[in-house]
Amino acid sequence: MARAATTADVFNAVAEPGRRQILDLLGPEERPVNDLVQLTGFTQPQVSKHLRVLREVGAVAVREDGRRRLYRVNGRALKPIHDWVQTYEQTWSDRFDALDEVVAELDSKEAGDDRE
Amino acid sequence: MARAATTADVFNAVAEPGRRQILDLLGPEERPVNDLVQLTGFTQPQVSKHLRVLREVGAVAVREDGRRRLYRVNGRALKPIHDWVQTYEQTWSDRFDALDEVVAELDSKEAGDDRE
DNA sequence: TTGACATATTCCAATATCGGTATGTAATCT
DNA sequence: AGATTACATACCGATATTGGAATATGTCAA
Repeated sequence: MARAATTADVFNAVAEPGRRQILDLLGPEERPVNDLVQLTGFTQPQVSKHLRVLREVGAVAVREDGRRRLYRVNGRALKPIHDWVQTYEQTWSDRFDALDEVVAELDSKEAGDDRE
Repeated sequence: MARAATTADVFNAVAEPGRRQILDLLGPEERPVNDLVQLTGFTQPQVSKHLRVLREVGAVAVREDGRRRLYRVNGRALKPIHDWVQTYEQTWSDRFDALDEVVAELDSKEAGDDRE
């Protein structure tokens, strides 16, 4: 009878726009936290917190460099998302869009059928 | 200074496991709400609420059939997710994993450089 | 050592989200 | 018409999540 925990999985980690932005900024390049603070305009603690979530789901990896921590993306953590969404890809390809229209027409023509 | 709104975008709509389950059950097939209630074990209001969120981001479409409402997936709404995550796909392919290792080695060898 | 710098963590308040129960609305059936 | 079925919405309580400010930790520099 309460809110379900979310931050523990990749889907939610990435659902936060700020965290996507951070991942995008990291891109394939390593960056220290401060870079991300500058580039995003977020406060430093906010960035650290986002990075923590991303770390916990494995979406980023850290490397220590003196007093800086260099973060970089670990894209493999995003694979589950890719795999899941890919099963729907066909439904938006143009080829299937055309098919959809045909189906829609058929549906409206036999609107009274006892399907399922 | 508060929690940010989420439910309004596809990434968040899909971040909820229950909603992914519903989308998966709908698959390419139309289904009335009650089917989803049976199949998921969720309460009927819960299913309706999830469907609402999915509707608002365009991930499902409804068709009225008497007193039933037949829902179906509109996969195209998931395209932004697909597009976003695809830019990271290379980072988990084996080919690029090998490349990553090389890069990591180079990085550690020139650890003091003034990267931006 | 003392101070500056880079990052992480803790504490706090506001609120969106989730789950549940109860109710509303509309269509079908007798 | 009344009863029943199918679904949506409203309301409520609990809590996770966000964001902010302050603080802690750790590293370098003088």
